Amino acid sequence: MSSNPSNLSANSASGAGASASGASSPTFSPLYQQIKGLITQSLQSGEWKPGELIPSEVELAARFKVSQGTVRKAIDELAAENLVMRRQGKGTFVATHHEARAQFRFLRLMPDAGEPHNADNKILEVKRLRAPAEVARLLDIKSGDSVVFIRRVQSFDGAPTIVEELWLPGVIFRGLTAERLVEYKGPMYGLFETEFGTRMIRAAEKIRAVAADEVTAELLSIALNTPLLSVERVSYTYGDKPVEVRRGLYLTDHHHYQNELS
Amino acid sequence: MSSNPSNLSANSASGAGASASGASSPTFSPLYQQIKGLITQSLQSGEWKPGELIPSEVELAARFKVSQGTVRKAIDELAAENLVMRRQGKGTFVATHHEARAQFRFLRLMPDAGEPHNADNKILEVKRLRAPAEVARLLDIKSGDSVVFIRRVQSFDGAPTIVEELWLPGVIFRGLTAERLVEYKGPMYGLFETEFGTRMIRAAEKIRAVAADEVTAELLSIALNTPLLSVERVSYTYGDKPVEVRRGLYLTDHHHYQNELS
DNA sequence: CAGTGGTCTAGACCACTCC
DNA sequence: GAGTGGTCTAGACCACTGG
Repeated sequence: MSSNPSNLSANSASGAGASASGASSPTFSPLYQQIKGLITQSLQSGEWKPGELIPSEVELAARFKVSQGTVRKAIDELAAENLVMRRQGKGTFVATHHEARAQFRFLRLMPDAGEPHNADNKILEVKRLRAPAEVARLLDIKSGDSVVFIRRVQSFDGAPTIVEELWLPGVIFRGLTAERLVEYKGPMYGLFETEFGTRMIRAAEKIRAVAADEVTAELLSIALNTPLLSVERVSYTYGDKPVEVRRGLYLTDHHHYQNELS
Repeated sequence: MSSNPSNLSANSASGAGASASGASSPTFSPLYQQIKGLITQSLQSGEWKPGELIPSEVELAARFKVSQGTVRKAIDELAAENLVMRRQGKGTFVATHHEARAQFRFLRLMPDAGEPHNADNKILEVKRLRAPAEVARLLDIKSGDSVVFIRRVQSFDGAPTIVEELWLPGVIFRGLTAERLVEYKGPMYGLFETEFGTRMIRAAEKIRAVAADEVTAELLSIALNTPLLSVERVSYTYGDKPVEVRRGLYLTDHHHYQNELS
């Protein structure tokens, strides 16, 4: 066999050198990265939905006209980024938030002792707002654009522990109501994923220590000025597009935020 | 070519089946994992020291009598775990804490605005103690064993921001004195690595919000009961052996703990 | 230029799952 | 047994580094 098997942008012809004449950066990228991009597009477009099986490595290799090894390397990276899940003997599945495995990734609060919690969710408020400047900036939308605002309290084993406020882009979460949130069983990101076609891929959190204000103290049944963990999160979907701003206040008397540095 | 190239534990002879007669789990593991283990041993034993170049993939493949691809996969994982660093055209290097790149991994406190900090370290105390029960448990040593205790304050741009206490196994950090710590320029983990042959590989942190006590308030020039981030860290070296317990109190008025969920 | 890690291919066989 | 991902090999060529 010899050169140039692909229909994709060939980064190097058989023998000859690299960039032609003319301008600057020719935007190199290895074949497997291009394949990874194509697969990601199919994920994003919904060609394969969360929880579903994607085509086998052999099929994808045929579709893209590359070797199985190249597809494999692309999928390896997607699996490392938690976009897909491989299961030997069965196939590769689109990752989903409807799984015990996925829960712990986005809620790092753990009980100091004992097993993970018996969570209980109370929705306090769901309404539409014009995005405050700061929220608009974080969501990369225009200040004043419509956002869905949610306020809720989470209890673990009966003890109120988290007060949380969320802002979501109104355009994406158009039909989101308090009823939908209340009646929905399971993780909120699961609802976002199946009902609104928006999958959270990654998030960045900024953590501080703050004193409980009156409202929060009331909601958590604690004294005014009790130290709380303030957790500000921005979550991103495909293409690093921000689609959630969240501010949580965590009572850490019997819980802690668990983090691994590696 | 045909079967059985290695001298390592062959998981499967040419044609025939798996586990022989007799007892239970035959402790399978793919070749590249065994190679990874052997390389890790060489790292741990100091055959290749932090910052040094390790043998090339071709050399290692020859040494272990496996293909380059197998060595490659082993090193890929070691690189993903930050035990080594690959540099195209140059080779693969043993990871070290003497690098800007490595600093941010183990100090997640960032200024709310502006560039990373102008750190300044003040050692308050260095002494030998008998390990308190809790520390002994975390370090996996016997209660009452010798530990080195360190207390220090870190300031960023002149503002005292972190009060920290550390406990280190006395056996490993025998010659550690206040002078050594004070005169040493650069990251503390760098000193541990070069002077005591102990490299921190990973760490687990538990984060809570607490109120400043009198002593801490004094040290950080803040009011009593100011909310602070309490960060308890246990750090591990090769073989997941715990070698550091640390408790930091972070003032988060102008800084925040940055975390990526992915 | 030689040597390194990085990409890509092709083919073999293994372990696991399901029918 | 057929199909999947997982391992391993062997060989080619590329991109980058340094003498």
